[in-house]
Amino acid sequence: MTRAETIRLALTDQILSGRRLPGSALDENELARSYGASRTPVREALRQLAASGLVVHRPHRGAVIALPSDQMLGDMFQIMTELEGLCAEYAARSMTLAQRDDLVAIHTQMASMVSSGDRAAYASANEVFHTRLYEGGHNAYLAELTLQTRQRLQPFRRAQFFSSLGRLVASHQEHEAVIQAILRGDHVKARLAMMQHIVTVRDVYLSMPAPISSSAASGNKPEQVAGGR
Amino acid sequence: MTRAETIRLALTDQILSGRRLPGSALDENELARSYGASRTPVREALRQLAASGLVVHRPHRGAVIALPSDQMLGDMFQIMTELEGLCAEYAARSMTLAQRDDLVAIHTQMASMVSSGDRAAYASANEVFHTRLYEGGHNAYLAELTLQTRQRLQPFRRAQFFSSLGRLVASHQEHEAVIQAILRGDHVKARLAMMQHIVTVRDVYLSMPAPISSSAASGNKPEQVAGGR
DNA sequence: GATGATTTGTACGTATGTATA
DNA sequence: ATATACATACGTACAAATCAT
Repeated sequence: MTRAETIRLALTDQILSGRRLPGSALDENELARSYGASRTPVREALRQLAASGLVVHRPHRGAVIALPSDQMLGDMFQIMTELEGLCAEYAARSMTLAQRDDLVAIHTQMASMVSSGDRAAYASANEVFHTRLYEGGHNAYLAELTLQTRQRLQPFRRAQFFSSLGRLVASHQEHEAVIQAILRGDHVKARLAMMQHIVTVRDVYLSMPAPISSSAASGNKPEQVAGGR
Repeated sequence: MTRAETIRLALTDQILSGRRLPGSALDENELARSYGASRTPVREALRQLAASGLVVHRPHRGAVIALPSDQMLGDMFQIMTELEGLCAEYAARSMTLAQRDDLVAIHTQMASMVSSGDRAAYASANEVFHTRLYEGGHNAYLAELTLQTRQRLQPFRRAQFFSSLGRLVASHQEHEAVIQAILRGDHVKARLAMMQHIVTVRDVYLSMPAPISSSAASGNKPEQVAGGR
């Protein structure tokens, strides 16, 4: 693995995990020192992250982790709903038997996590659940776009997303509706059920305090930086 | 403007216009000489193009213009249909009066291009028509994804797309259906009419001889390279 | 399969542009 | 407003990996 690739993956992980927050600067020298490399591979990693939308780069002014406006964030959530809905629809049409069994198995495991109230495990399994659905649609490009969008939204999903036990139960029930539709091959219902699920996710997100949202920044103006290319 | 940016834009233009073909290699030294720069900015431009999906980069093996498999190309066309459909739906919901007038004006201009059989002008105006529709949806992220997808498919749309006069007439009629639905605010019909239009575009595309499609490569195997991230 | 030629990956130094005093 | 400090952009040199012979 090349150094640039290593640095890119490390930065991606740190951004997605919340260890580096949107709006914060990415200093080339500092990163180079921190990874024991020269600035060259750091710069190449930053260029790639900028192209992916996770980072915003302005010539001669350095790179910062993308901090979309509330408007853009809303737009992204809305399209996330559409994309996830399409994934569910396609999955209902074309998931193989083995994939259906696998999805049900994960769903069943998640049921016991709900029972035991293990939020961390549920959140982790939830990622797998959705990813399996993307794959089940058998459309590599749709899977790519949806995953990319989920990644770009990841920093803005509050740290402990399934904070309330009630949300955990509700999430599992919503998944249940999606799965039932998929197993029946009802692609219309599958799409709608999934869209309803993601809309709920968005609403829960919006109802939570916003530690990093741009609208929360009271005094200072972190100079809105979009994630577009 | 920085050199890396200049080179990136120049390469993008060459790829989209067909002056550089999918599967062809992008030699760093050659590009550097060609643009009178060093390899450093060339490399940064290539990294960004790779992240955008137009170019595929493999460590220690250089960059080549993305040549998706037929499977991937089909997936991309299918999602292009969905995305364009969503744009039309959103446009029907939220286009301003001025935007509607503007769209109608373009459509009217295109009618005279059909009459005079000016294919080049029609193709050019067609790009504007679709872009206006993306903007009319008032969702910046959807517009971004749709534009990105159109760009990635661009190299695979045959050079003279509106080769037959009949196709020109049909295209304009399909646009007419989309516009009528949008003006009536019928977002369901708008989406369906647009999806039908893009499906037709895809079918016309598939019915044409394939100068660069990977399936056309008879003897040599250009080592399928996906456009994924 | 080993070796040389070629190309990519990385380091470092200098130039240029931006921000602050 | 000018100058100074600082970070980024670029060029050059070398190291490492790939491929052609």
